[in-house]
Amino acid sequence: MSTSDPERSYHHGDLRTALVAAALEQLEAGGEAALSLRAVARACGVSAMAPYRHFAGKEDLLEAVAASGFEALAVSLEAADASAEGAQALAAQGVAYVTFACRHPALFRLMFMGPGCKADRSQAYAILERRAAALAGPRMSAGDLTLAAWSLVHGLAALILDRRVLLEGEAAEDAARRITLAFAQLAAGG
Amino acid sequence: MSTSDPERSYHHGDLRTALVAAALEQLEAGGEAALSLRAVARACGVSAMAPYRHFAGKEDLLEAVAASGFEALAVSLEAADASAEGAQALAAQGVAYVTFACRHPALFRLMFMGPGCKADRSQAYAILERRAAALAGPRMSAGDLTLAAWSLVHGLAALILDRRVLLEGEAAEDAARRITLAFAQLAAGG
DNA sequence: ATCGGATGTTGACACTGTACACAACCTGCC
DNA sequence: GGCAGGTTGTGTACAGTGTCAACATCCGAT
Repeated sequence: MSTSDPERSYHHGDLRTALVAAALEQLEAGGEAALSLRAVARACGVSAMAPYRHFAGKEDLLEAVAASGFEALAVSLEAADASAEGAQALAAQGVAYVTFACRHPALFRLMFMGPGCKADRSQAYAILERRAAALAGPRMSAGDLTLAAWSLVHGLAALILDRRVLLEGEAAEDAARRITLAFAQLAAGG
Repeated sequence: MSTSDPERSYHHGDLRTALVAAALEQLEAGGEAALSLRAVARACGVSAMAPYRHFAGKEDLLEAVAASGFEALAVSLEAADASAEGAQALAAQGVAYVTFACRHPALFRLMFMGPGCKADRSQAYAILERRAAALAGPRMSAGDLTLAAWSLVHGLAALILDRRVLLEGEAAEDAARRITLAFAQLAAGG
């Protein structure tokens, strides 16, 4: 009840981080539509206007959440890439991409379909590009191959998330494995 | 001013259609976020509650808009498919898909990323499947090939729309042409 | 002519995002 | 110590949203 109680102190301590975490939580719980800035503030035990001291507005907060998502995605891709060589590594990245999307559907949607969302995608992109360029054959340029690979896994993830194609859990990852591998081998001229 | 004036008559005449049209207009103008049911009603010169006589709620109206989008997409795909043969036809469908997405970005997003959105995709899917199955070779099953082809163009469209990849107008269609054609030829074992 | 169902209207409620003015707190200086 | 000033959080307020309930109006069948 006094200033020694951190729970009740006037200043939160690390509101910015807490807001991002709470927003992510609400996002995963009910999708972007069910995410209100006021509710996020409430979850942090803070007034509705407090977030404005750390973010320009709702959109800005969502962008921060998306940015944290891109970091996590990059880590996943890096790990997957390191787990194999050549076409297998490219396929592993594809599976990791789809897996990430399936495990964090709302976050994934926010990252890519968010409003404006200038969040930095370059890191994740670089990991893919490095591997794809190494596999480019006479059929496709390195640029086209990279774009095609990304489109393939991104589209697959999007279709699965939006229930456009009915693949659940394991089945989704299996399909991703088969398709990305077939693509990688074809593209590599194998 | 009297009942003979259709503009001012109590009953609208064909509100349902007018609402869908107005919603589509607002959607294309400002994206899904900037689409309010009240504004749509206002645009139709009708009170805020009138739409509820024709739709269960906002979501239901959006679903109707999405459904009309799927019909338009199916028409585009059918025309593209008829314009060529074999792998070329598959590539043409891919280009048409991306072109549709670029020309109606908000509608495309709504169709695929809308809330729940059980709108019927099967017609558009059937057109793609028919062509893809005919090209299936020893490398990939017909099912995988269809899924891969769809994922490829859907992902490409999504990445372009969300500015994940910077392709404007002509460049987008060119990329779609190159990539889908390369993919179709590879998959066909050419 | 009238009755009933379809269609539209008005008013209200609980929300939302956000602007403005104020309060509490921390930090560096004297 | 005490006191300025900037940072962070609060309260109130406003316009706008989706939706509910009760009421008004109109069209078509009887």
